[in-house]
Amino acid sequence: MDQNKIPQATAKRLPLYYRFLNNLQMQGKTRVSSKELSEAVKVDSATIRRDFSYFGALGKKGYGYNVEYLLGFFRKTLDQDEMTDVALIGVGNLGTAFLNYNFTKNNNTKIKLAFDADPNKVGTKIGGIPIYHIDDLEEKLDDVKVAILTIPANEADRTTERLVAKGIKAILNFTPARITVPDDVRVHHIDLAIELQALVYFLKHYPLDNLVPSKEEVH
Amino acid sequence: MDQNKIPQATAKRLPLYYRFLNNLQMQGKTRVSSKELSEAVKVDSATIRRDFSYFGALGKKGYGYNVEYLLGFFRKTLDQDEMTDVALIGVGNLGTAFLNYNFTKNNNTKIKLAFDADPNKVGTKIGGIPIYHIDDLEEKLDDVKVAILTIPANEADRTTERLVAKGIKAILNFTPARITVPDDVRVHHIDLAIELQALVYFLKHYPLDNLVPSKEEVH
DNA sequence: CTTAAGTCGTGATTATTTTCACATATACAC
DNA sequence: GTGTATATGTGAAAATAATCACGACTTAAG
Repeated sequence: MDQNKIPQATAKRLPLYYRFLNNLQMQGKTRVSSKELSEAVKVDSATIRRDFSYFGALGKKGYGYNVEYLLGFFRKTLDQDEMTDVALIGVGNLGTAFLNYNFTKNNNTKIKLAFDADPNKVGTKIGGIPIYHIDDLEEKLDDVKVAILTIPANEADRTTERLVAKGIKAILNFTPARITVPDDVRVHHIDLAIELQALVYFLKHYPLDNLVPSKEEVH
Repeated sequence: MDQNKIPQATAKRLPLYYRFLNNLQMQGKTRVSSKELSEAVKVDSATIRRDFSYFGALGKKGYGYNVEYLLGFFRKTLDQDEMTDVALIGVGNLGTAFLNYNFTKNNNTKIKLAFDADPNKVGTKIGGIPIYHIDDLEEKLDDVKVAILTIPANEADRTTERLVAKGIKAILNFTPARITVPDDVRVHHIDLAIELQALVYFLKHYPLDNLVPSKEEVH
């Protein structure tokens, strides 16, 4: 594929840059330096310049970056024009949070439909997104390649199998279960309990203070 | 402090190991190999052995690890006995999800109190946790060092200032805003929109297939 | 036109993390 | 006992990521 040489760490920061560039443009700013951007997104300025440089020389020495140009460039690179449909599996509190979240703002992803087992929820809409019964997953899920998994952990494996069988290629997994998938399916785990525990562990064992300069950004 | 030499990447995996060891013990298993554990948590077995080795020789060659012993060891290391109180700021859908989540199971963290601006929520309880008005933050928040931030982005900066002024030392930030804090306060950002966008980016630009062996675990 | 201040892009370095691969030790079947 | 399969712990290598530091170029002021 096109830019396979871009480090994963860089790729994960691109949406962040994109969002802040959008903010800048809305504020009417026409130029920005890596130093300014650094303060806004809390990423070292050298890292930002390096990240951008993977895409070529996007800035001007002595000037910085042109916000509009950079934004246009990233729009293409991040496929911001092209919408990606997403299915949400499990309309609990976390799932509902996603449905209410306005993902379409500055975003190339859209939750198109949701599934749940609760008959009180099935047939209704949240945030304009229809909720179907989980039993109808195979029937309703078509041409969707990305799923957000916000169901109880004990259902994770069975539901994952169904999603994979139906052709899902990427899963954002919020269950504590570490799901098993074929090699061609990508899974990102976001484990809320573990994030909290890790934060507490760092708090207790990795004191920051003024001794160690700004180590607060780990995630 | 004590084990300052442990890599951060390792420290972030410890809660994960801990949880799966607990599962194993509940299943009545007395021994486990790094290979088995690897399949369960989706972390390379060499990485697991390396992680454990930072704490000394916890296993036995040709045998594996004793579940009970390992669990006891991690309980001490991860301070699983000692509870850490957490405050939740913002009882929207995401915040409610946290309150309903049973964090006390296998866990050393407990959400002790929550805050919101909605008068319909103030004075009630969710998951047994009392909700106070955000205006009473300074009054109610005492001896709590960790906060979960699940409020709208535009309130993030102001609320963060108040939390820091009150002595909070670690923040799990779910708002899209990159908050500014003094050097001695630790912040972990979990940006749901960005996680989803990054997943989609990887899906489109980093094909997995059988060519690249099991690259699905990025997070 | 000259100069000073600002800023990028990047070679080189350093730091961090993962993975390989094997010597060494254990378990267990017979 | 003996032999075979099994697993650890770790030195070394590889992969990945972050940071330093500076030459080259731009801008803008005088």
